[in-house]
Amino acid sequence: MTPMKSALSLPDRIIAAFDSLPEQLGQAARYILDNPNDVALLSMREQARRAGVKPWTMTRLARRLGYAGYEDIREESAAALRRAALGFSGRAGAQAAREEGGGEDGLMTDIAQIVGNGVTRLAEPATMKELAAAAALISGARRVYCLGLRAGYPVAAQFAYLMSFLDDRAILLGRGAGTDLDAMRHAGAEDVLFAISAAPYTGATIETARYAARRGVPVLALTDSPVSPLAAIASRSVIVSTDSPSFVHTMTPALAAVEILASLVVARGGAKALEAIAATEEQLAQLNIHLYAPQRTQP
Amino acid sequence: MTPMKSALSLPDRIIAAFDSLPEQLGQAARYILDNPNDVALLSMREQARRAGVKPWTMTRLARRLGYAGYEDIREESAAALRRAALGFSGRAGAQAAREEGGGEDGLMTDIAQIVGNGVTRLAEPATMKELAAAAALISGARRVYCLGLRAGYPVAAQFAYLMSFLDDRAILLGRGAGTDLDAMRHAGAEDVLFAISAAPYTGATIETARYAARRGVPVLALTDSPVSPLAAIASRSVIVSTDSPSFVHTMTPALAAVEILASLVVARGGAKALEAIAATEEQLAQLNIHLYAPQRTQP
DNA sequence: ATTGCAATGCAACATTTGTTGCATATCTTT
DNA sequence: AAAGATATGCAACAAATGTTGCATTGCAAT
Repeated sequence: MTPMKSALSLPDRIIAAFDSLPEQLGQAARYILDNPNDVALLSMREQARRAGVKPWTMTRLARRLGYAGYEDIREESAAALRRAALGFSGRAGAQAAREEGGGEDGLMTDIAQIVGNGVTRLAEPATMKELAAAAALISGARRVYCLGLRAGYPVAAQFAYLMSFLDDRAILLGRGAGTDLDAMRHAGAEDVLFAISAAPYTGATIETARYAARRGVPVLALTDSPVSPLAAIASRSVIVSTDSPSFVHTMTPALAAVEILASLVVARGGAKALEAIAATEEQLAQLNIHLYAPQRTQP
Repeated sequence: MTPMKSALSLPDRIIAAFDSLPEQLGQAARYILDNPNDVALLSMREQARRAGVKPWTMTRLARRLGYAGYEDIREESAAALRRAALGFSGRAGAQAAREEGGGEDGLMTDIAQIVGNGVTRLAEPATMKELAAAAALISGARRVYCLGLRAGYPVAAQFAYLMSFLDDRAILLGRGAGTDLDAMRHAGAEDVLFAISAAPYTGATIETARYAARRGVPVLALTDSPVSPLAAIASRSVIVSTDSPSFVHTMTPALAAVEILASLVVARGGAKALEAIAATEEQLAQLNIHLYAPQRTQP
């Protein structure tokens, strides 16, 4: 049977050891972390191929993590997969999958399904815990600098927009011509840098986060992996999935995450926060910004 | 891609053929039916052992069911397992949180669930049809003006960003100080205005769309209702859900919709589009924009 | 500069994998 | 009962799998 020296699961072991892994082993570890399902479903050599690594590296990684060999990892992973697929009637899933087959409809269905899943997964305990911690951090901050470049920009923008209903603490970076560092000149330990980036990580985002961290500004990360360069810098990290059959990684779960985050901040703000929102909406109505006044259906 | 000779799933095929199977083949078939998970997780020989059958019987069964060999069965089963495992952890987390009752966890779970549902619902036939039509419209356009204000801005920005991988046809509006109409001065019937707005509709978006329509520019709407003021103006409308227990309507399904849209446009662009993307990524890598060069895992 | 050690590459290994061609057994039909 | 078809068993196959011992590289401490 499996040695089971400790109760640590494969991803936990990888995360724990990740920082001390050299390049090749790290690349292999990263792949496993990002594609946990493939571990039992693909041959080791195939995984090595996809991870861009030699087959032996996988065996060596397994050894380093405390297993006898990669086969042990595959067995543990298979057991986990079995458990995960328990409630699932093989028929329905397989049929659905096959019918969705190919063509435009297939692509659309695949994206909707997988991305939708990424959103739903935000309800996982570990993620919820981090979201709650993030909300606490933001709620207590004097100012919240929101930084997202390229694909992360829409997410940062949406968060800053949502926060603007409450007060003027949120500041959106990344709009000007590289003036972000200027804007952060007055940032301190009472503020927060909310940085958003997923693979392939935008260099400027990482650098800015690093700069902030060095200056003692708490960094809150929204990223795609517990071992992303952003997570390494941040004091807290919310991890979301960016998996998608599309030609780029999806930012949809990340957007959902910031919407949740904003809601949590509001919830923590209590009656006062709700008042602020009402006031903002009133104001917008008077400015004739909106065609129809917002109608609350579910408070 | 997969050949997809027929749309029948493995269990269906087995059931259909079961009565006409001889003893040994039937025993093998029975085992697969009872242990669908093991198909991809155990080697064929191991399954044969457990089923009390010789290994060749498995191959022969596969052939009889219309597959080239047992390996085909294992691959199909692996794909199904992947999907099943994806849905699991999300659902489990949700259930657990629900049992714990309300509070912050309850709010998070609710949002994740409902918003995730909104994303998944993009796969509804009616929506898919509109998405496909929208993709066709955009693919054929000379320029695509992307307009989203306030909550719609991140969505418009993301779409413009994704399109920028392909070419420079997409133009993001709403950034300047009310200069949108200026930017659209040269818009004509060969162009498209992609307008994004949900209740409460931003007045300026509607007005701009109306202006464009009057000038003969086709308007593509991404909005929350078939009877929204934007849909009334547009020649085509993609309808997404904005329902959320949050204090504002969610833009997450809308973001997913534009990601799908961009993917469809790429798909329609064929090899040429993929080349353009590759070239863009190459360019980004050379500019050192990204920390890690994008690594395609599934070509 | 040199030693030492960790990291990676390489060739080869013994196994195991899924499959095949042919022989034998079993059943069906006449 | 004979003939023909079908089902099963067997030995062997090439291909792929996970692993190993040793050589080479690269880096850090001396």
